Amino acid sequence: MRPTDISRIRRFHRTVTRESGVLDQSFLGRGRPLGAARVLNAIGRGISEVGAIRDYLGLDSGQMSRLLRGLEDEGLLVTRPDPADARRRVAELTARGQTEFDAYETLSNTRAQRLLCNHPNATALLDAMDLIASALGQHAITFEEVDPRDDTAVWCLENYYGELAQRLRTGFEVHLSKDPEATTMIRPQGTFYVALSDGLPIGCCGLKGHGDWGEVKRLWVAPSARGLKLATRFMERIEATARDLGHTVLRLDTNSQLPEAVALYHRLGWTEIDRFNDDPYPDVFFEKHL
Amino acid sequence: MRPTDISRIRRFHRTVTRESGVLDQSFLGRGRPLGAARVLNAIGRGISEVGAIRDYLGLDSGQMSRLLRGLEDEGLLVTRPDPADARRRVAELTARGQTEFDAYETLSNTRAQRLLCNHPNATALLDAMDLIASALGQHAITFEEVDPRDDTAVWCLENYYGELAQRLRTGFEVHLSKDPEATTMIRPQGTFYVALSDGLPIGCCGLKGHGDWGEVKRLWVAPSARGLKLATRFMERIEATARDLGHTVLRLDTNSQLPEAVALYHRLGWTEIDRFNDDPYPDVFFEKHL
DNA sequence: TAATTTTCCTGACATTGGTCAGATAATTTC
DNA sequence: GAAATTATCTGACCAATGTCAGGAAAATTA
Repeated sequence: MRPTDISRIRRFHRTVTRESGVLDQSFLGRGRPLGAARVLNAIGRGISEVGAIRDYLGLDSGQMSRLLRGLEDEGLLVTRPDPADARRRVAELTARGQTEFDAYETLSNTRAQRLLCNHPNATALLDAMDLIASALGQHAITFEEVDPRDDTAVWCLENYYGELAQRLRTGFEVHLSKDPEATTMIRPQGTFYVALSDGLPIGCCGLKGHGDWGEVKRLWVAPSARGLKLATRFMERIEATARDLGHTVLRLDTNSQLPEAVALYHRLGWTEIDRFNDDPYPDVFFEKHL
Repeated sequence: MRPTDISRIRRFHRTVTRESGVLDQSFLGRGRPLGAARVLNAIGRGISEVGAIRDYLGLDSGQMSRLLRGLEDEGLLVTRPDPADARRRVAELTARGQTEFDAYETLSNTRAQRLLCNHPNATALLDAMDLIASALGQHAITFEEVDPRDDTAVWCLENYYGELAQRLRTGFEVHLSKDPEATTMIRPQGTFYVALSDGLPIGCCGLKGHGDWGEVKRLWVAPSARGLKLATRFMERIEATARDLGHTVLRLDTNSQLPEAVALYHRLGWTEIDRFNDDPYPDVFFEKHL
């Protein structure tokens, strides 16, 4: 049979289903049904409100309760009412629960490590995984407002700078550019957003406050997440936040060697204006009235 | 959090697990438990011996029997003893069973189609899927001896020719090359193998009979499956078959612009010899005594 | 030919998972 | 402050799955 596009997707799906079935089976080795193991993992990953866990795992409320009682009886977690709203309950791992969670983590990590070691081209494999995870998880992308000095933000910015260095004929060195003071991208002056797909950062965008006007900075989307209209969603957020902060004018600079960026700003209703700074890298300037 | 290699793999795994859970759920829409649906699919995909289905799905023999009887009661399949060994039973879909199977197929295909349509770069997505499926399914690669005029074989050969055309400075046109008569790559003169990963062809290799000696032709491995030692496994098979067919000498030609091929033959104990044909493309020649 | 092995089937049973109808307590709305 | 709403828990129940011991029939082996 000649492989068609559809058959390639379905083969991928079969392979991956089989593989993740095996991984799930391996969890059973710790003498706990899958449901309980999944709850433990959710809590260990930082989801503590009972309702949030239920949503995350798609469980019925009855079943959720039963699983929690089971884990509580095992001494792996404690639940108590949420101080903010005593109808809710929050779950927390005990020391024993943390140990147990770590054991599951180790299991998963070892498997992942083995896959990585057995493959001749780890970079290509990881890139392929990012691409697919972004495509499949495009409904589960979340935006978070963070401090631009935050680890996640810094990681995005490093990738952004790295890409500019590759794509600009002149190269790119941060210290030659007008690097905005991080504090000008924090409320109340400005803001900084990162996009996360299941926890993995896949893009960022900043808003720098200049007093009476705002400047859009550092818009970047990871290669694996391009084409998902992420840049447009960033810009919508930035504009909304700018309005909140009382700005009526937004400006930004970019470079004609990044044609997709220039096209984006045109498409979103920005108008080209004259140079408004002396940064050596940009050569196209935009403005938008809110 | 900065993404590490491991965290990228695990994010991929989570995303894909969630997604395939959703797909499984969609099967439930046809009013049949997942186990029964999976058995129906296995039979529809051509696995007919009861034991083989059990292995494929990893089921207990008791459970297998019960699922088969359930489907039989529904009138979707019939089982009868295998004529070759009446202890075994083989299952076959009835017309109604086939219709039901087709309905599941349509469900899966529609989902795959939708994923494809929603993605801006289908080629990259499919390549990424092939790469990952080959990496995860590397234990499930099977080799099949086929007629070189077979659809699967022809598809591999087209890819092989396409790659030569790209990689050789001179380009590559099949009709200028000494294209072996297909019939010389069929037993008893020779043979032709394809490698399948879950049904998808990912490589091929032929053995052409010249009477008293054999020639290895058309060794190709799909880009997504490279690094998995597939070429070595092909060569082992070809050598074993050549011995079976009574050859004591094997020859092959290749091109110095394909350094990984030249390195492979050296590594496998072949010795360079003088040109033994007047094909315009090759410039390196090898021989091996069995 | 008798004993052993293989393959599948049957019945019994426990566990897990999924669903639903109240019960309880805290919070919000009127 | 009463009524409605929200979040969780409990108990009852059923379907699906997983597991095991043993049985019947066919094939293989001694």
